[in-house]
Amino acid sequence: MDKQPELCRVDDALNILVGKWKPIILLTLLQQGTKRFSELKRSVPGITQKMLTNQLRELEKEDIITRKVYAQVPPKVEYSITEYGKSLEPILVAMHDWGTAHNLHKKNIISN
Amino acid sequence: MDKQPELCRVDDALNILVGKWKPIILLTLLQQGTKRFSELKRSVPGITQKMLTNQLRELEKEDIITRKVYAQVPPKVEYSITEYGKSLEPILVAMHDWGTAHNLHKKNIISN
DNA sequence: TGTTATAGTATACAAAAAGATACTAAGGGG
DNA sequence: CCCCTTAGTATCTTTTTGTATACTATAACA
Repeated sequence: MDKQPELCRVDDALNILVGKWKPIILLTLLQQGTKRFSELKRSVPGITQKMLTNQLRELEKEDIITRKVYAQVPPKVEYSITEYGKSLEPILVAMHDWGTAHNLHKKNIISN
Repeated sequence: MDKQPELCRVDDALNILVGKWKPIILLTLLQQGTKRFSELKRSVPGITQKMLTNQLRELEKEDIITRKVYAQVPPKVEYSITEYGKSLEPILVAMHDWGTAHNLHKKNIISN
């Protein structure tokens, strides 16, 4: 019996989800479907172009999203969640649920 | 209707879970119960004392674990998961399950 | 002809996270 | 008296992340 082989698996998911902007990007694409670059930028207030490009590239590399370039001027590029990317939804939901409860917990602590 | 109020909730969970060592520390305490500092250090190969202290302090601050000091020499300090900390388990499980599937997915991509 | 739009890249810099290493207190054992 | 143990601190360096800002191509529009 080996020691905690499952631990590294958690890190796999975590590595994909961390980054200041990835969860919000993923949730936007999951909830609102395909978006072009500029729409995403508007959906994620405060993000710089470099960071958005950056995070999208990483998600693309992991096969979580796809990138579709249209040969137009001005450029048009669309991003969508892959089927595989959709499999992350339960994690995001679990985190969202927990985060909501966490907020109540913090309030209870303060009120003591 | 407000725009994606749930996004920040995900970050709450993420902020508690990220850090190179937190998941493995939490899983160890969840699965194996109370541990003292040196035992944890052995359970998390590669971690430095500084990092372990560091991560434990942060988890304690969030009320995810408790720290119990025994007035002994040499010192003895025990760490345990709180009831509240146990509420993170579904997230860790979701991430573990996903991570396992992710591994298979990667293998499939490579075999194409 | 000059301006606007889109989806970037390039560069420099700042801040945060992680790592390496040395040091400490205090009692027990030899 | 010196060394061992445990659970840390303190300091410094490296690596990783994130920010700010300027720049580009090309067509359409006024």
